[in-house]
Amino acid sequence: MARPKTDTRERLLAAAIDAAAEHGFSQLSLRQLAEYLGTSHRMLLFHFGSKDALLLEIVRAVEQQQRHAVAPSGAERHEPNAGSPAARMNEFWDRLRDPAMWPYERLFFEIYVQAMRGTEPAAKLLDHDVDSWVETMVAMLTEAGVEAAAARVDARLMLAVCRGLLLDLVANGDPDAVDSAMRRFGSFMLRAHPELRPGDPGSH
Amino acid sequence: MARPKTDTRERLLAAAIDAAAEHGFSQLSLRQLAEYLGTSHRMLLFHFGSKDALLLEIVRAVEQQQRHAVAPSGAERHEPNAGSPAARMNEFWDRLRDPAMWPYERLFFEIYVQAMRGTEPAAKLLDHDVDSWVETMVAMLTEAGVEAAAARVDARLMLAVCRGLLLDLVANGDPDAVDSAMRRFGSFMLRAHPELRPGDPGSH
DNA sequence: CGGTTACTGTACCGGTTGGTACAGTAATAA
DNA sequence: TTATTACTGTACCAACCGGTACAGTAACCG
Repeated sequence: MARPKTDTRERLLAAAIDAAAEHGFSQLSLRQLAEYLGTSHRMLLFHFGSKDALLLEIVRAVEQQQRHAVAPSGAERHEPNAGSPAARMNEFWDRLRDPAMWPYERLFFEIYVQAMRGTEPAAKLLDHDVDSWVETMVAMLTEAGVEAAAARVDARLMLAVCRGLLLDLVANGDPDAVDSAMRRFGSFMLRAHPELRPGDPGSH
Repeated sequence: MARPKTDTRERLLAAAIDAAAEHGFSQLSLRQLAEYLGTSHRMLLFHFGSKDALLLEIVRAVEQQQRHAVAPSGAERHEPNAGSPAARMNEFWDRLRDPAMWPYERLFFEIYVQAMRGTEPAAKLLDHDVDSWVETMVAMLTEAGVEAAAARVDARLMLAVCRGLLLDLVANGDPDAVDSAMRRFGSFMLRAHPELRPGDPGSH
């Protein structure tokens, strides 16, 4: 081996992620991307093999990085009761609604649209991502004493609300209206599950 | 004038709508579209002027046709109490979740993604569409006696839930899970607004 | 009948796409 | 030093893109 080998590759990937998040994903050509990155499209093809391979790698990296940035505290470390469920849910939403996250969320909605059209890798990746978030939410709810089947329904509803409101937020950007709608949903959840109320340690 | 003039134009538009809904919107080329329609891309350019003009016309037609197909009964005719609000909401959701509507809903999510990226016509069109649906929902709620400001928040939340669950539905298609989540949200709404309960004529 | 108008097919334009051939360049291994 | 390996730039490819030029063709008007 002559050069450090994977050094520039990872640098290219990191830059490509930001460029894709900012300028869009599916409409992006290798040449445009290379221009943002200050190289030629030949480099991208050499390091990643093909455009599809590069896009797949971008998406996987973003998924991983998003999950880490936005996960409710303690969720991935299996720490029980790292804050009340309601507090953890608030924290989750606070991270999601951060405008710094918008480019990456826009990217995920692009993947949704691609999955809708039957693109296999996008659909697989999305299913895995959704299932994984459902599991995280279900764990949070059951841990607080919610019955398993009900927790699954509520988790799906919570994620749908987040998705729907996020779509409002990143598409037309009226943060106040979106926030009040989310607070409204939070009050619905607390009314249905008094055991989730902040300060209530749960009943199990 | 020699030929009927607008006859083939409308036939082309109708076929183009279906093709766009089925095969996707932004990734579609005039030549592919023309092939689905059995003509040449030259015809589309002649009748609609440019690709952008055609897409705009498709989207506007779909918006109009969707609003008509899916609107809660009596909403556009200003008939008060055409069924209880809860019943009208159920009817609304039943029409939305019809698989026959999926292609057109997929098309709308594509427009969302395009609006996210700052495409001017898509953003304008989407804002108008969202505002219009919010107005419809607000009217339904205030008519049943819900206070105006609260109705606006709830309407936005209801639409976000529909959007989020529809996205689940059209992207991975687990109708049972989505339905039970929607029923769950319906029970939240009824708990918060007892005046919306079916058979309750409202308090105004 | 001829002329005008409405439409349609063919063939083409310049530009961009993802991908490739090939000739470098430079650092390491021998 | 020489050979090998890792990487990069230039120049190109066929395919496709939206759009246009132009020559039809067929129905109506006079």
